[in-house]
Amino acid sequence: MSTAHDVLFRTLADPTRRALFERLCREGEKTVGALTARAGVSQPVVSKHLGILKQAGLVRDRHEGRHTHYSAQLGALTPLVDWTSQMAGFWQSRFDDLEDLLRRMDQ
Amino acid sequence: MSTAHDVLFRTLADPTRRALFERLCREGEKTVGALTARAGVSQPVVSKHLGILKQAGLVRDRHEGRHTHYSAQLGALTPLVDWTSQMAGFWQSRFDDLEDLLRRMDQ
DNA sequence: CTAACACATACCCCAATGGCTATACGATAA
DNA sequence: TTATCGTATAGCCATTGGGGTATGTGTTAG
Repeated sequence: MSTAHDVLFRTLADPTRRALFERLCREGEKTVGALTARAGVSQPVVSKHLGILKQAGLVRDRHEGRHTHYSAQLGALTPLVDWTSQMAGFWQSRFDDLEDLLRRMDQ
Repeated sequence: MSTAHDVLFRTLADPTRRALFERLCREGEKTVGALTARAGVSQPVVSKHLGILKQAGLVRDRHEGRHTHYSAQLGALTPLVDWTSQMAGFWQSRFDDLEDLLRRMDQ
């Protein structure tokens, strides 16, 4: 089974790929050429990473003539936020249990 | 350069490792043996993953006789939350810029 | 129609990494 | 002290995956 946050963590684990996503978040829509210019890797590598980001739902592409524009899809980060708050929730409830225990012991 | 969220994404990208961390969040402190029992991998592999989680600051270990107890360090997730809200922030501010532009064009 | 362009795909290479078994090491039990 | 137990480390192997170059495909310019 491959859960949503599984895909997100895997996809965002690579620095080059994450840098591409960050640029799209900061600077908005960009063409492959513009992204390649400052990516530090070759154009085919950029295209491959963008493909992986797209599969993860993190980016969208829009074709315009012979250019392809990519943009960040921020909503795709939701499962990541959910996972994080779920972990925090488990931790909190165990803390609450401890508090309960201490309170009962106090009586 | 290896930023904090860089380490976190890399560390949490592996399913086995993330499962260990999740169990520690859900069920609290556990020994290596207890974790190995349901991990689906060998004890040395569990130990290795726990070592990586520890390096990332995601878990703590406590030695008690010949047992080692591991527990989740939830605070270590903070850089992940920060990164996410930073990305959301960039997206939001670009949206605000667009709103400003449209408002000025409207006059 | 042809050439140049923007991007995607195919293919190969190599380093990183996750899994294993064997073993070392510290602590306890006998 | 010796045997056993719990965990960590060492060494090995197979796979994954990120990087490159070469080339395919569709589009616009001349």
